[in-house]
Amino acid sequence: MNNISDLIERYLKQLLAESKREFVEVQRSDLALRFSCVPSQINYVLTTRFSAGHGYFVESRRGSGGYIRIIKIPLDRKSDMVLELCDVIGEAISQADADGVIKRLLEEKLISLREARVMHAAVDGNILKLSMPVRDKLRALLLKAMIKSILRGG
Amino acid sequence: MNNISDLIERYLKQLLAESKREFVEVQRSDLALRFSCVPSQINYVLTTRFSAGHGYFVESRRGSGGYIRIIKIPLDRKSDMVLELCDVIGEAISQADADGVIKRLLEEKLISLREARVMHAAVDGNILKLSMPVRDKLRALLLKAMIKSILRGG
DNA sequence: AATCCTTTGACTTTAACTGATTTTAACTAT
DNA sequence: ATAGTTAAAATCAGTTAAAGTCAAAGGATT
Repeated sequence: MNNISDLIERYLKQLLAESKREFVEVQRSDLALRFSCVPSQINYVLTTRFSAGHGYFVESRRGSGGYIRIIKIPLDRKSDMVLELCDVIGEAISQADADGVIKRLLEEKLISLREARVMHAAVDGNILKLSMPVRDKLRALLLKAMIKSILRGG
Repeated sequence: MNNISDLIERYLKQLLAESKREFVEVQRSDLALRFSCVPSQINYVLTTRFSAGHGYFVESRRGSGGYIRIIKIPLDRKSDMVLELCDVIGEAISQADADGVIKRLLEEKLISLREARVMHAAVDGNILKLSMPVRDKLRALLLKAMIKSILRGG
């Protein structure tokens, strides 16, 4: 347990713990310098330890003034349910099932009626004019991304 | 928010917010001086943050007494807005432009922060893992459908 | 030995910034 | 009026400063 990735992970979680905000902003090249590693190792750490499944969101911007922002998802009933639903959705989902998921979120009051409408519109079969195997996969990706997005605080 | 372009953007939007009119007039060289940058950077900011998709018109005049006028397109009636936006979106749209449209809806307070996040998640290029010509078309379809779903009726 | 996790680096993409050159409008002096 | 000068803004290609991707090599674990 003494590899660089673990150290970077600990460091970032330390930063998050110390921060008053629910997120922390770093620069990839700075981090790489601090830990004497190659910049892409930061990406490795992010994907293996700061995924949504782990309870984190990662946003970033390239170009000069670029940054990486790591957002901690507050763990409560809401996030539990959302992550669980993401599990249920899996790799692919039919429109009917997607509607079911959205309805469930609405009933649980985790999303508003307007949010439900937006999600429904995105997931609609008339919009996703693609052949069958691809369509259900894309629908799953879309739905999961959308419902995860409501986990961000603020 | 650490680069000059973001600062210039904020400054201009501040000016617009403070102004009683729906437009603001500046001089490119003045702005460049105020922010210690090269004049052409102002043009960069204008094209990347004050395009029609973002909800702004830019007029200007060269020569002595020249100026740049930034006009915020007034959009009060919701139905008009939907039509106009869908027009802007067209058949296909890049992610950057889609983000611009969403940002604008948010600034106009026609959607909530959470709704903006849901839309953003749906329109994200990492989700829409498709080859280029198809992806931008799908993104346009999605965005239009989502906007209509929420701004019509309501 | 096989598999999984980590580390590396070459290549790509994106965003911001720069500066030389061009275009336009107004002003000035013939 | 006309030509010349000056004071703006526009353009666009090029540079710099980030972050992302991906596959291959290296280590650790079972």
